[in-house]
Amino acid sequence: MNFSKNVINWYSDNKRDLPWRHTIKPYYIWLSEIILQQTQVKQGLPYYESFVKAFPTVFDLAESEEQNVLKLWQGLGYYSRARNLHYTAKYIVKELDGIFPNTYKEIIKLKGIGDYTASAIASIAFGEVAAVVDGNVYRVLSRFYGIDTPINTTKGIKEFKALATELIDQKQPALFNQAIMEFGAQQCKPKNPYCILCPLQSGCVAFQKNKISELPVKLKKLKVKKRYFNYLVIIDSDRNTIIEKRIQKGIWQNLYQFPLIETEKSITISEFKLLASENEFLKHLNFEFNLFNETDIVHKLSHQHLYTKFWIIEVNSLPRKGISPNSIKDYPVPALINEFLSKFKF
DNA sequence: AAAACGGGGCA
DNA sequence: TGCCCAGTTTT
Repeated sequence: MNFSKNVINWYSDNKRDLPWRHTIKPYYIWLSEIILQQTQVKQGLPYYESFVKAFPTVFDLAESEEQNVLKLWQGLGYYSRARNLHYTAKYIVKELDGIFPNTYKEIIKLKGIGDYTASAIASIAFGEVAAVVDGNVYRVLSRFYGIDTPINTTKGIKEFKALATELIDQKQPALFNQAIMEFGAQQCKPKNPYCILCPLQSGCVAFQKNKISELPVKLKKLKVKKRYFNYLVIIDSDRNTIIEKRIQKGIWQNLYQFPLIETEKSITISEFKLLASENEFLKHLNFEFNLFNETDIVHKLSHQHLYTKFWIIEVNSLPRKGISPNSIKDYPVPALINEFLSKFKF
């Protein structure tokens, strides 16, 4: 009962036909791996297609403006991936003559590329024996070998990396890496895995011990922070409005939004009047306003819940230069804002 | 070592 | 609702 051979056999029978499996060009492998970080294939696939179309080569990506890259990335989340992707494309073109580094050791030095992605690119694009360890690999190995070391600890990370390195097929590392991940994604799923028809069932420790649902072990849950956002949708008679770029560190860096007043709690209309009278945009202005959404729109991020109110504020003339309703679509915006734009007709 | 970083899908 | 996803960077 050879784990690696079995996984590879399963893969050749069951792999999905995906566009990045028809190439070994490092640029495309890199692009697909960044898009697929913490992202399921179903969600990432259309983004991969549009990126390949918009930026067929690393030179095209490098020459683009960051804002255009973020616009294409809009809705996918974890926007630092897009900023780092663009940064690294420029670096490869300017410093490396457009040539992608061809070893794990060199690849992992690039911004936005960590152990997983460096291993994936090194193996798939260059045939290097470098074992990938992603969420799928943690799950498959923890179950098959019955390992209950928490996967989100230094000990667990080292232990699973070492095990994957032991198991990887020395002759076909790319095939093994993709096989174990695909096996985890399709067969050894987090919930309701297909153990009944699993080719590895007889050797699977977790299955024998009936512990499939308990593995892998992951330590605790971080507490979700609540935040209260009040967006000022300031419009004049021509429906021009004001948007701002998020400069500061934190969520949505370099994306655009309406002027924001963050409060400690959800506020009332009279409390809003008070805040508006002190607001830099509004304090010297006559305006009428109404609340777009009666109940807070709750936008959920992995570690923050954003309770959001959109205040529609009508003024005679904008307090500073605005943009036309038509040009808003040119700016990258968070999904929360994009959702509002689809509901509010300018 | 822990926190920060999005958004969608699914039971 | 809570958990998970082809993770990496910052603190």
